[in-house]
Amino acid sequence: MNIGEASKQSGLPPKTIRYYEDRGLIAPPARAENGYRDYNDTDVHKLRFVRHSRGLGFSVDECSQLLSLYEDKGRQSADVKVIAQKHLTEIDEKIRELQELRSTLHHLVNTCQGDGRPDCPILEGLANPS
Amino acid sequence: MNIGEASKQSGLPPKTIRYYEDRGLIAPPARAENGYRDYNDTDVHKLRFVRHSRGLGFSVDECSQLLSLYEDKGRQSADVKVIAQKHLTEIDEKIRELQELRSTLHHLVNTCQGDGRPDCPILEGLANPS
DNA sequence: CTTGCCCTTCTAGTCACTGGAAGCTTATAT
DNA sequence: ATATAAGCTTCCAGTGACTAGAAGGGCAAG
Repeated sequence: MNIGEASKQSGLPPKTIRYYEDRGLIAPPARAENGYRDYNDTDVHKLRFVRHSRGLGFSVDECSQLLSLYEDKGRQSADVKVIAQKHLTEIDEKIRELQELRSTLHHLVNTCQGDGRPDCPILEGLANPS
Repeated sequence: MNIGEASKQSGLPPKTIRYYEDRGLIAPPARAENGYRDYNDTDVHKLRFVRHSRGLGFSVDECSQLLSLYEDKGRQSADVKVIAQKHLTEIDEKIRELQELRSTLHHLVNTCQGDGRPDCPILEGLANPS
């Protein structure tokens, strides 16, 4: 199947599929006689795996590791868990940062009248943060 | 004062200060006789303003707008509030996405034994998400 | 005088794509 | 049969917000 069909079935844009090939994430597929990439169901399956992994915020490198483990029938689930756990910790950290930031910003927005006058606690807060 | 001192007082790396100048965020400062950038307290004050704005996650373009409003004594606080409110909405959205993602990942991590066996619900979940 | 740090500019790399150009091949419509 | 459109190929460049590094000049202390 051509890259367009693989794109439809995997949910990844053709550009992204080629990019993943360049990055070494997905092995180069077979080529048809006309030079077009020729994907099979296994290729598509892996592309979907990568899409879901990326969707959960794993980096492309992490996806590469996960995909290797997925294909390694002798893997240890502990190796997978380490990667996932590390990522989970990073997400938790990111959420905490965003919530703190949100709290500060929310406070600033709430104290600003938002009218035609120039007095603005938001700008004051940015200039002289507490 | 040289860029190094402005860096210390503003909390921004010299490279970043030059980058902001390139981006048109901060007007080019005076130059000393030796060609070095020569910052004054007002410059540093603006740099600090930008640092705090960026710290709250405003984009460089948004920082540019906020800084213009900060310097415009005839501004309307409503203009500021619109920018901040929009950013707040984006942060809320980002937090929601991350929390959903976290929930899925947390579930996967929790159901994985993480031992020497190859069976791994994380990989299964990535291959066949529900 | 030389060592070492600070300053200058410019280029290029990061991450994960995405857009576009130029040139094939294939499918569809007339 | 032909015109056109869509799909494929490669390669180059741009995104955001820096950051690293190279090559060169300035300046104070030992």
